[in-house]
Amino acid sequence: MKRILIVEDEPNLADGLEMNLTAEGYEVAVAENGNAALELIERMSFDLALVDVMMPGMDGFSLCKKIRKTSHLPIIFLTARSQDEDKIKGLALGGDDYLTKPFNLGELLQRITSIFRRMSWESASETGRKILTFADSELNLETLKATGPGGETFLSHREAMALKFLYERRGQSVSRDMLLDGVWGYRAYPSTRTVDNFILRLRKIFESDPANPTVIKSIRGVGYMLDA
Amino acid sequence: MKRILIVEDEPNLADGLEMNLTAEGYEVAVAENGNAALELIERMSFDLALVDVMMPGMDGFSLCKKIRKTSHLPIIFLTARSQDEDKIKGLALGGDDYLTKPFNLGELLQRITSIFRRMSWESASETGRKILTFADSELNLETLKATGPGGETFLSHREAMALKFLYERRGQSVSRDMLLDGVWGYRAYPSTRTVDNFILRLRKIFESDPANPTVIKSIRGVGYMLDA
DNA sequence: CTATTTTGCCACACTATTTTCACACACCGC
DNA sequence: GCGGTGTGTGAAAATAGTGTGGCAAAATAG
Repeated sequence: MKRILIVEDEPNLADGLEMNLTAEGYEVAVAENGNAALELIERMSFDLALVDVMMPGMDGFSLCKKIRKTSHLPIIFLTARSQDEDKIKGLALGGDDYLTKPFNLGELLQRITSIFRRMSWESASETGRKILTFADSELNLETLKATGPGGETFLSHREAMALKFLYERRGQSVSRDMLLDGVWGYRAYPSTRTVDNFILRLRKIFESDPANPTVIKSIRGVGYMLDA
Repeated sequence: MKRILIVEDEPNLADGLEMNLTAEGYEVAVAENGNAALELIERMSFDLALVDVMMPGMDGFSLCKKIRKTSHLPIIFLTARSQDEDKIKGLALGGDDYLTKPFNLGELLQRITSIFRRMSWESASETGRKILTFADSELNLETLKATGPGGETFLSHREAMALKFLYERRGQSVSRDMLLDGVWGYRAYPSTRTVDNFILRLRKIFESDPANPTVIKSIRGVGYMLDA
């Protein structure tokens, strides 16, 4: 779940934002001034900050500069309409976006999703190796093409995740519950039979004799293990 | 260390840029108008120029022409609106680039590194290929004329951008969100359905059997991929 | 050896994603 | 304003992926 920090001194606006963002499924924290915000940022990590430009004490821009010294936390500035827009535009470069009050909720939500969208693939591109190799098999994580004794196929997204999960722990036994958490997510409740099923399908591709698995081994009472 | 020249008359924007680029490890100089820029260029060498199109006195385009007389310094144009887009498109083909304000820092940095990368690895030969060739198809980026199994047509600007985006990543899967960010821009909020639509149209031209795509492949749950 | 638990495997229902279509709408040059 | 083009949307149809239940087979415990 994404965490958003609201830095806003006007309680009604802060409350409204908090309510609405929470309703959208974000985890929200509120700081009513710059110092409180910095403290919160030190204590926990956020994915995005909504910062009012005009605040007593430290203004939004100063806060931005301080935040930037230690992190690249994306920032959306909130600013009253009549202020010098050029200044905002210039400084907004250090952040990621800005909105002028009064803004409507839909627009804010769109900007937020847009920023998350952007972040998600900027970080995704560096995620290391794109081809897993093991036993006589390989899996291209980019195209999801799998090659093994059982031939050549394209895995589904989830099949690939499951294999990757095992691959990252090869040589260790992995319980079905671990797979469910890691691949399906902690909020999903498929049965453990489902896991067996995915293993079954993976074996058809990666085992030369799927009935006597040597690559994706069963460990009775525990789970599965990818051979090291 | 790479040296970047900022040509921007609006002090706050210039400051913001300078701050951020310096923080990214570039050496930055600022000129507040075209003449100052030319003087600076004479005195020292730069690796890249960021040029505001709209400036009092000499505008960005004129400046570009003058710079071009003596060097091949890559230029990124900063432009307020998309009205100038047609004009810019012509100039941008020389390996340069442009950004429409307001843009965010991440986007700018990405363009900068991409220009440096391009320079280092193709300095001699293919500076500015204007025709993309793949499978049995081709696309002329200047005329936007596309030729493929589906016949010959002229693509719209966005269609061409989408194809180019895929082309630059052929062999890699590209998610709809990546396309939205890369082709539509971070401030655009069309749905991912829109992406599907463009793919649909592209397939009609570049696939011999659009219903069974082999060139622009779907990767279910992930996105699309142009065959390498 | 038998009872019990765990795993393998299949077929099928059900979900989710993608494709495709028809249409709305904005924008541009006339 | 009036078409024409280019873009974006929503909804239905097509397709691929996922989860479930059942039962058989294998492993373990007693």
